[in-house]
Amino acid sequence: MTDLSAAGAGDRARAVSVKDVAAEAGVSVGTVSNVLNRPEKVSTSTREHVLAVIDELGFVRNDAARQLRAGSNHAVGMVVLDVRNPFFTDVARGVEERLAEHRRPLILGNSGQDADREQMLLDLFEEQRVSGLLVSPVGGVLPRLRRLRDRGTAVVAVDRRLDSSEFSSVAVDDRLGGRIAVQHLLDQGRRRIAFVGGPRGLTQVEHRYEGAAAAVADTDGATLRLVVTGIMDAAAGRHGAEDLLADDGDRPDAIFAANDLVALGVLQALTLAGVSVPDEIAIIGYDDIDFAASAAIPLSSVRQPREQLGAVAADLLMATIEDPTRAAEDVVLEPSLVVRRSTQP
Amino acid sequence: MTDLSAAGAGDRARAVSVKDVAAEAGVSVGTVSNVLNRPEKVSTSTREHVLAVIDELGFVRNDAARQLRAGSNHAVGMVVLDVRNPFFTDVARGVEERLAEHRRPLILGNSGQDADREQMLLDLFEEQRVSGLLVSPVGGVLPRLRRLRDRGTAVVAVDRRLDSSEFSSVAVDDRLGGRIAVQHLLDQGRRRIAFVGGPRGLTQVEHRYEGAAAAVADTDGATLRLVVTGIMDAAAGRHGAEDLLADDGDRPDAIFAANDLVALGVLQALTLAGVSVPDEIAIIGYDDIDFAASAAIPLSSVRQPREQLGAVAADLLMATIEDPTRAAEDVVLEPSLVVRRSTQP
DNA sequence: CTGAAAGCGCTTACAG
DNA sequence: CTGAAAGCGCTTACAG
Repeated sequence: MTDLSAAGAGDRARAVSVKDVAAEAGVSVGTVSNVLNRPEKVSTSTREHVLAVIDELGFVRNDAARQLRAGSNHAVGMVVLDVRNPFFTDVARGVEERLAEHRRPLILGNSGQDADREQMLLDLFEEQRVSGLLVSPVGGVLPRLRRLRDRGTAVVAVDRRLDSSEFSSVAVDDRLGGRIAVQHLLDQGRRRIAFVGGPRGLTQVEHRYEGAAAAVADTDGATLRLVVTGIMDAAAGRHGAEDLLADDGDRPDAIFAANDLVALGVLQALTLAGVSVPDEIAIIGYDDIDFAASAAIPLSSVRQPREQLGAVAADLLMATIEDPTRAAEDVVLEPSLVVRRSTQP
Repeated sequence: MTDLSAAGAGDRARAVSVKDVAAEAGVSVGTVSNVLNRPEKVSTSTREHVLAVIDELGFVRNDAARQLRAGSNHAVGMVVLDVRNPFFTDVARGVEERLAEHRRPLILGNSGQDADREQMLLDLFEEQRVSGLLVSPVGGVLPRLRRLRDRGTAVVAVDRRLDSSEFSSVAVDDRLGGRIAVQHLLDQGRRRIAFVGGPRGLTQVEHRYEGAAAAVADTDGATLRLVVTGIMDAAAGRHGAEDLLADDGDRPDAIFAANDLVALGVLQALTLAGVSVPDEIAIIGYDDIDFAASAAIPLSSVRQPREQLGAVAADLLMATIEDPTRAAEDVVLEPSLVVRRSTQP
């Protein structure tokens, strides 16, 4: 139609810019920008004409340029502990859905519970000047988060609170969750409890352990044994269970796995070793991921309201983006017990 | 140390820019940029001094500005069919790991098998001028992908090939996979096969069905029945199985579920209805996600080499980014049969 | 309602 | 080896 299109397919044409649109439409670039950003400022006829040209030329706004002027990216970054764990992807989906209502894209990064990868992702998000950041911190990132905040990025901690009252957080009460899980095992008459989870230093896990210990302390004759794992996946559960079985002087009669992936691994190892679940050893997991219900022996678990966790996190983040001076707030959600066959014949 | 730092914590300070670094270090902004991008062009002493200042001031490069000059983002975008399906997150992890070797971040978007959301994500990635894009297309996005390519974005299709030889792709042979699955059921003596999957139009699923139909056509007395679902999750499987059971005139003796999530749902519904698996009805799934092995009845499945799928996709993408004129290439990987208890007593 | 101009924070030839 | 200057593609007051 115009000479511009002669550059056409084949050779990697320079992208169409506002300038091209303006030239073709016979208006100034400012007007093109206004059509895009404040359409009410432009007369109907100009607007429609410009829109038609945009469509004809296949113009797509360059977000980098826009951001550079606007000062910040409208995307939100999220650092997730483990993308392969359905619990986290469910939380992320809760976030994503809420953010979609504000037309803000979510950029997901996976720390894999590794402090170095977490750093790299924070670098990336800082370079990108994301407007908001959701983290489940692994390493000591407080100074880092402060710098991000000072630079104008809203920060909200997900799934644990920070050791500081400067940032909002949403978390589930893990001490209560740990207590609920073990209290249930004790109520079933179990006394020799083993806790399988890790790694050491991961707050969520430590709290679950503390809750477990509190429940055990309240019960005569009950004992709690700790098996520390690395990243909590099924393999960690298998190894943990094998360790417990190898040492057969004092076999537990119940295992509390710090998440469902570990519980599933424990279940596999016990089944393979011919140990009957729950008769000889009961198992309870944590998170209540969808797969818990369809496990070989349906798994009892402590349910975390994961979609709600995501939604509340997104809400807090949006509120902080809109008002950076907003007071920090720690939201604590409650876990609940889900009983299935792995703890109850 | 300098007056700049007086702006300090508390008020949202303007971000430290190259200009600030240059001023503090007593060099020009060009030199600061060179320290960052071509350190070999700068003398050791200047470099070290500038680096020290960068550290002291907490300078972090603004990626938007950098991108604007460079013309494209070094990040890679990926549109995934369903983040809640472990198959896709495993593929994504394969991609992520390979990309990490090139220090390129992966931005994940979730289409949820919805053509509109797919469009939105492509808009986003186009605005961001990502250097590469990995898609498992849902809608008719060919013109869109062409435009992205003409704009300089490398595009590779994942998990299916495009109806065009212009773009590279990596996929697993789904016809073969469908055939393998159903041939296995036939070999076990099953004859009344039901296929549960969907939605209609999703290439992967159609191919699996075609493979299934081919196997059935080769066998005397075998029949194949189709139950179409929407998004393939456990709920879809439950509903599909309920439909099959309701119509008890002609109950199948085997079900081929087009993915493991659906298979797990089918298994739940059958168990709930008191149907014995595999005696009365055998079940085989597709993907061989980790959870297949730990299901209530361990699930037979067709294994797709998912990490390899991700790695090959990342390699093709990197090659295309480095050489945009590179000829398109369709890589086809082979699926394999994994037999467990759900098809074999 | 529309246009001309400045400027966001970088990188990149080009001189020196 | 270093500096001065142009320019990437937008948005945003400011005039008119």
